[in-house]
Amino acid sequence: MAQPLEPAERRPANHGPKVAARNRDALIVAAREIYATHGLDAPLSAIARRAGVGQGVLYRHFPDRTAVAIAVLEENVRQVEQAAAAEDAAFADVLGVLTWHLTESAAFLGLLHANGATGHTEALAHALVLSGRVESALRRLLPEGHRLSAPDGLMLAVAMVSGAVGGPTREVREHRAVAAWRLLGVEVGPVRPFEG
Amino acid sequence: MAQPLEPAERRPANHGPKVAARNRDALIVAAREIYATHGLDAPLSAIARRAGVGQGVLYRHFPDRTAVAIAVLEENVRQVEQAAAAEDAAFADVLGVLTWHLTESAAFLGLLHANGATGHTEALAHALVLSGRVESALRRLLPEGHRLSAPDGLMLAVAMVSGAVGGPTREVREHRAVAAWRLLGVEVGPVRPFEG
Amino acid sequence: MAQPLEPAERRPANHGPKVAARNRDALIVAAREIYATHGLDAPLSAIARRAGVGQGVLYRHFPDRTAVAIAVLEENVRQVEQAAAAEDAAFADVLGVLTWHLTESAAFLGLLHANGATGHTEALAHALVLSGRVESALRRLLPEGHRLSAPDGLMLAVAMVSGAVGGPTREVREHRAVAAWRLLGVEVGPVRPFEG
Amino acid sequence: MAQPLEPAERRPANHGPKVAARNRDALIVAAREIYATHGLDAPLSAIARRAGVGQGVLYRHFPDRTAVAIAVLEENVRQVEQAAAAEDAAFADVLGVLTWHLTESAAFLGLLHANGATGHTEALAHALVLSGRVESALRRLLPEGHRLSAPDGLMLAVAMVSGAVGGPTREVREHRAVAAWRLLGVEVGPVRPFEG
DNA sequence: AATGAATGAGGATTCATTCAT
DNA sequence: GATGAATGAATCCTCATTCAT
Repeated sequence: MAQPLEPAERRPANHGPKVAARNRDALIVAAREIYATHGLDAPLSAIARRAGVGQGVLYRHFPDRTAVAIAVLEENVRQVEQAAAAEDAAFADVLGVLTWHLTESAAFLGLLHANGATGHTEALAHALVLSGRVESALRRLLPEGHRLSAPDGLMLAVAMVSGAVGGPTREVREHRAVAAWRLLGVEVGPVRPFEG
Repeated sequence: MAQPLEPAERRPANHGPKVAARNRDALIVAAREIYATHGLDAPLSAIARRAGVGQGVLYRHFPDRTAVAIAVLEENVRQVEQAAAAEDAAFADVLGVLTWHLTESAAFLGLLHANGATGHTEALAHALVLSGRVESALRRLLPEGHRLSAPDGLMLAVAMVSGAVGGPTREVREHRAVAAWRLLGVEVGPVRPFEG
Repeated sequence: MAQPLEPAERRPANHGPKVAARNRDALIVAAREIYATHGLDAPLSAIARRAGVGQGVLYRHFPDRTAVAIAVLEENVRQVEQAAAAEDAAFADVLGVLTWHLTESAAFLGLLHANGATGHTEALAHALVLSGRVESALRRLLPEGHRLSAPDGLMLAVAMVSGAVGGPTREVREHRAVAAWRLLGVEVGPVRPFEG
Repeated sequence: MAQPLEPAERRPANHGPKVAARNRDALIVAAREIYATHGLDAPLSAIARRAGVGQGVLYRHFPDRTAVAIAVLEENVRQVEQAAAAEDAAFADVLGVLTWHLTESAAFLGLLHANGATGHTEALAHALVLSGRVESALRRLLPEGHRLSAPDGLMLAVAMVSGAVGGPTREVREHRAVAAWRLLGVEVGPVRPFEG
C-alpha cells in the first residue's frame, strides 16, 4: 500500500529490455572493481551505482549478495577453463592465468574456502561446483608424476597461493603469488589474463 | 522533567580497577569465541554481551572494532612467543603451536594480510608489528639452511598455510593445515596450544 | 550504441482486442486467488504473474491497486445480484450466496467499511456504490417485518457477519458466519456460490 | 564494518536509561494514534517519529511490528480487565468500556481474528491469549441465561460488533457499534474509557 | 496490445558509538 | 568505572509505476 506520494517528476530513460544483458555484465564488472577496492562486504548499492543502474536491477539479476559474488567468480572460472581448453595449453600457462585472477580479484576463491561455520548451503554448493570446475580444468593438463598429483593436492595448493596473495597493488600481489608457487616447487607460466 | 520514580533502584557495584583488568580479559575471550562462531564482522554488542559487561566497557578498553581484533591477535602472538621462548623449544613445535592458532581462530592473521586497499593505517601498522613479532620468534629457531630460510620465506609460508585453513570443524582445518605444511616440505610438531 | 545483436528474437504475438478481455478476466481471477492466499496487500506483480501476463497489461486495465480490488469486488457483487434476480429467489438463499462470498474472499467488503480516514475518495465512492447495489438486491427480497427491515439494519448485519468471518480454512469461516447469522436471529440458506 | 564516516557532529541529548520506560509508553501511545489514522500497516518509522524517539528505540522495545500492535492491544485489554474487576462492575458497563476501545482504536481486535492464512504463529498465540483474557473478564459478569451465554457466543458477538465498527469519526463508529449491539439484542452501558 | 526490464522512493533493520545516570 | 538506553546513519530489500521495444 505504499505509493510514492509524488509521481516521480522526471524519470531517467528506460532503455528497454534489450539492455538487460548489458546491465548484467556491467554489474559483474562493477562488482569486480568494487570488490577489489572495498572487499566482499562492500554495499550492494555501491555496485549498482558504479554499474550505473538502479538497485532494483541488481536485485533482478541476483537474488542476494552471494549471487553477485558467485557470478564474478563464474567469470573468472570460465576464463581459466578457456585457457585450459586452448589448443596448446600447458599446465604452467593455465596456472599463470589462474594466478592472474588470484591477484586481480582478491575476492577470487575467497568463497571457495568459505568460513564454513555460517551455513548458506546454497552458495556453498555453488562454490564447490566452481571449485570442481577449476580442478578439472587443471588436472587434465597436470603432467604425470607432478608434485601436485595427489588427490586434493591441486586445490590445496591453489588455496595456499590465494592465502599468500595480498598487498596494496597488483604488482605486489603478483610477486607474492609467484614466490608462493616457487616455495611449492611449482613452475608457473606468465601471470596474465587469458587471450592473448 | 525526569523525577526519579524509585529512590536508587540498585546500581551495579563499582568494583574498582581490579575488575577493570578482569573485564578486559573477559572481553578478549568473548571476542575470540564470537569471532570463531560469527566471523570478524560480528556485532560488538554480541561480544560485550557474551563478556557479561555493558557496551560502554568495551569502548573504555578498545577505541574501535579493529582494536578488539588486534587485542585477540596479540594474545595469539604472545602464546607463540612463549612457546618459542621455552627452554627446549624446537622450530617444529613452535610451528605446531602457531598452526593451532591458525586453526582455532580463523581470524588469526586474517588481519595480517589485510586487504591493504582500504587504509586504516593505524591498524595495519599494528598488524605489521604483530607479524614481525611472530617472524622473530620463529626465525630464531629456524635451523640453518631450512627451506624457509629465505627472507620473507617464513611469513609467506605462514600466510599460505593460513590460506589453506578452512572448513567447518577444527579437525578438518587442522587436517588441511598439516597437509599444507607437508606440501611445503616442512615438518610440523603436534598441533596444540602452548601450555606453560 | 545499442546494436540489436539478434535480428528480432521472437516477440509475443499480438492477438488483438479479443485477448484483451480475456486478459482482464484472467487478472481478476488471479487477483482473487492471490488476495485469498496473501491478503489485500499482495504485490501487483504477483497477480500479473499468476495471470500469466506482463505487468503492463495489469496497468492497462487497472489504473492502480484499488482498481484491481474493486474489480474483484464487482464480480462478487454481480453474483449476488444475479442470485437475487433469479426467478424464485428467496431472501435466505441470496443471503447464503452473499455469505459464501464473505467466506471465500475475506477481502470482500474489506473495502466496504474502509478505514475512512485516509481519503482515497475515488475508491471509497466506488465502494459505496457497490455496497448500495448489494443492499438494493437484498432489500427487494426482504420479507415484510423482517428483523433487518430497519434502515441500515441490512448492511449493518452484513458488516457484522463479515467481522465474524475469520479463520484458517473456508470451512471454519463458514461455520463462524453461520453462527453469526444465527446469533442475529436471521435464517440463512445454503452457503454456496450462485450457479445460474 | 560500517562505521559512520563522520562522527555525528552534534548528537541530541541522551537522557539516560531512566527514560526507557517512558519511551516505551510514548511508543505505545504513538502507535495507537498512528494506527488510528493510518491503519495497522503504518510505517514503524512514523510511530517512532511521533513518539519523538529514534527508530532504534522502537526496535529495542519491540522486536517486530506485531509486537508493537500486541503491546497496544495489551493496553486495551488491561483496561477492560480493570473495568471488569471494579467493585460494582456490571456486564453492560464493561461491554461499554470494551466498545469504547473498539471505536477508539479500530485496530483493536483486528488481530484477534487474524487473517489466519499467513502463519505468524507466535503473534497469533499472543493474540489468542489476549482474546482469552477479554473473554474471561466478560464471562464472569455474564448474567445467568444471557443471550451470549453459549460457548463462543461472547467473542463471536465482539467480533461482529468490531466488524460493524467503521467510519470516519469516532462518533460515527460509536453509533454503529451501539446499533450493532442493539441488533444483537444486547444491552450496553455508556461507551467510554474506564475510570471514571 | 503485450512484454518485462528499469527506476527509485520507501520502509525495515542493524549496529557503531555516545552519554546520562 | 560500569551500565545499557538512545541515536541515527547506512544498508538491505521490495514494489508501484513507467516505458522502450
